[in-house]
Amino acid sequence: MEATKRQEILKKHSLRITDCRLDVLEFFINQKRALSQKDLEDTLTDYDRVTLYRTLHSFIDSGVLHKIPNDNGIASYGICFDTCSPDSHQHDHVHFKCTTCGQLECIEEHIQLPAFKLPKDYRAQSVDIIVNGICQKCDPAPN
Amino acid sequence: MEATKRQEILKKHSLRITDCRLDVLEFFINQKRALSQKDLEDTLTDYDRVTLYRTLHSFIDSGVLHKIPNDNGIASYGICFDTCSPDSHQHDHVHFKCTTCGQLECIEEHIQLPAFKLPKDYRAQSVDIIVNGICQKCDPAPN
DNA sequence: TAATTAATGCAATTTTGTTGCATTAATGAT
DNA sequence: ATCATTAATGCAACAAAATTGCATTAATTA
Repeated sequence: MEATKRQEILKKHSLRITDCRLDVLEFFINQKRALSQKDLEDTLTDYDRVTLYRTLHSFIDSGVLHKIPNDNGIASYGICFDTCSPDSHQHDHVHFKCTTCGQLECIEEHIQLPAFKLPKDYRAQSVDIIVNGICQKCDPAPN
Repeated sequence: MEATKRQEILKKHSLRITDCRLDVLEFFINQKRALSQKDLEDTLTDYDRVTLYRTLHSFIDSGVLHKIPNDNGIASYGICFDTCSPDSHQHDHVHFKCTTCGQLECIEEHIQLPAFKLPKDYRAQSVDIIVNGICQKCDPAPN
């Protein structure tokens, strides 16, 4: 991808354009899957752990990335779609977690949210849906 | 609750009845919400961190508790319904995460899972649904 | 280009997760 | 009830992940 697109994203979210941010952004765009802090550390070895940590957090705060719930105790992050802003996130898409290889990825199809009743005086803001299963790569008996 | 009920749960899952397990179980039953290892450590100070850690894991393995996906990088656990066994879990209910206080709780209403298409050769096993919002306690403007 | 403000790297610390091993306790058979 | 067996516990130690403070460097604005 051209450098300009990544720069556009940063500008749009009022973030200063730095090498680290451009590289992190590129990594997310290329990988098309949820990444953890460790994934970044292993790949972007030019940058300090703390810098990557703070880059992730500034991306979360500004709405470039979103946190994806995970039950393994390690936070993971996915890139937001263009429609996201710091105030309004639209992640009504499914995340798929492979129970074999652990990889977490976004399924780019918007879905109809299920109907559910919340207790009195509870207010919903967003919904995360994680489908656990076996991905194509790990499937022992593909169709 | 009577001690016998907790003992029943342990027996049903072929777990030895120990003080720690009874106390952890009682804590989960009383709190009615998802708890982290830290929650246990802060409350059940009589027991070693490692003991609580292993108690959680034995409960997960035997189907007394289930892990709840969380986006803060800290694993949290919820008590399973009576219908759960080590082999077959039925958690087609919603978890509610308060974006203000961070509390995670089970909404005890089973729901209709949403329809979604997975990529070719992907196989779904289970679905987690987390509703993020504001709980009654944190709601600044209740109805 | 200078002044301002934010990002980075390093050191250090805290928190959380995990393993090995000796000791203690719970269970099942006698 | 007691003993043998097997599992649970506590302690020490370690590993991994998250977090903070501060001096330095770089990006933006005027």
